[in-house]
Amino acid sequence: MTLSEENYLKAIFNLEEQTHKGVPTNAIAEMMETKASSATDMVKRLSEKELLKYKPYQGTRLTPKGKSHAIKVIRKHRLWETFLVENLDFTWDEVHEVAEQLEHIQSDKLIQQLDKFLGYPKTDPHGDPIPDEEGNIEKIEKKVLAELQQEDEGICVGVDDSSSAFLKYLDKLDISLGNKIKVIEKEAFDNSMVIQVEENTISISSLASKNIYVRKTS
Amino acid sequence: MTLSEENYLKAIFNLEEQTHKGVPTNAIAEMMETKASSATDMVKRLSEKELLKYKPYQGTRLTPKGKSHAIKVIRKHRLWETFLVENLDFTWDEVHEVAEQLEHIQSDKLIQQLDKFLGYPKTDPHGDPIPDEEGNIEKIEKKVLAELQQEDEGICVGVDDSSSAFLKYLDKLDISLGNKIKVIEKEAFDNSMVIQVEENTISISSLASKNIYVRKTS
DNA sequence: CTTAATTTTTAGATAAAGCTAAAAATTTGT
DNA sequence: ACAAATTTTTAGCTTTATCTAAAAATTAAG
Repeated sequence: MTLSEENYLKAIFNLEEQTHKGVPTNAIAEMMETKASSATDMVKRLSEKELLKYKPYQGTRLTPKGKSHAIKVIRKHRLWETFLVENLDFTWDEVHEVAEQLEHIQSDKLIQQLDKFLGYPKTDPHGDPIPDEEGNIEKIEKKVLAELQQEDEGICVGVDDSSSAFLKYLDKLDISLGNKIKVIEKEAFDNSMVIQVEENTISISSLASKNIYVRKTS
Repeated sequence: MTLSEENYLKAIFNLEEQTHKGVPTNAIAEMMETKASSATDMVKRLSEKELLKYKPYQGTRLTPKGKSHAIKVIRKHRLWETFLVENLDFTWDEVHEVAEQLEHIQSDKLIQQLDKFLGYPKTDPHGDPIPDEEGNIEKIEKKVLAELQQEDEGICVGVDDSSSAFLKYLDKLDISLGNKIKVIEKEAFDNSMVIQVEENTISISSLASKNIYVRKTS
């Protein structure tokens, strides 16, 4: 399995998770920041290796074999992200690029031991669940903050947009994973809200609140 | 800088260190377990990038730029090996293969933080010195155990042969880095020796004693 | 139900890294 | 010094992963 093949598998897995439909070649190309012709070639190769099935013009779906491989890569990615933040003082927005590289290191023992070293974490620093060794992914029931009503409370469990700009913005507001968030006020006019994060009371835009996931606690 | 280029640089660096002469194309090919024609191609490419100079039939030498890059890769390799042994319960003989992959991860912050996390170690699990950020390599004055005389004492600082078989053999004998070793008896006939390693007294062959490095303490 | 727009595939090129087989250059042995 | 042995390079081919440009298939629109 080459590096590129793994990256395609991961991309297709994520797209399939989002839509639960066959993934169009164009969508793959876009996610991989490459051209449709390249995606076609790769899809063919992965299909020959029985990692996915595709019918022309009907989109692509991973086989169980392909899915399981993709999940392994995701498991590695999320474990490494956790290590970087927990042990090497990386911030939310710095981990992705490095984890993209580390996720391709091949060694079963390495990843087992890393998991153990980290204390078998359930989620990564963005709140996404870390698949276990068998590839089971625990679903975390999450809502976007924007859906909460006045007085509702929740715990920050993740973000949707994980661009560096957004994560830095959250850092500045002192919002991070595990924080208790309470909705103080919702402004009907522009959908901005005033929220209380742990001790601080701040105001955030509608755009921001749509990109923050919480687990409702009341 | 591609993965393959980095591996060639590292190989050439090591060969040059051993002989302090221009490195022949054949030697490079052998070390890289590839064919001479491939080595020729790569040497040309690296030469165009000014990472090395070569005169046909006279051998190859790294430029300062090439040397500095090679040292960075070695630094990463040895830091990762240290991490694997210290924190992830890898044994001497298991680390190499994984470190060969990890050494190519590109991130200055990663390696700085890893160094810090490990407490700025001076040597890796085989006793080889870890270059600092500027690329300085501390020379460790070491002798092969075979050179010691009866009653001489030393500390195990490394091994020459780092094949899995040899490292496993040392594990079985409970010889590891930092152990105090005293020569009890030298057998002139076959050059085998009886040595005391910490508490245990054992006998080792000439071949083994030639592959163990010690720093003499008396 | 054709034409237009979109999506997907094919064809042909390129660059990295390797190979084999053969040629060329250098070194060695006598 | 000259043939033999060795080392190194060249030439041409392969695979992976890209690209561009063009063709083909499908979907959408009037």
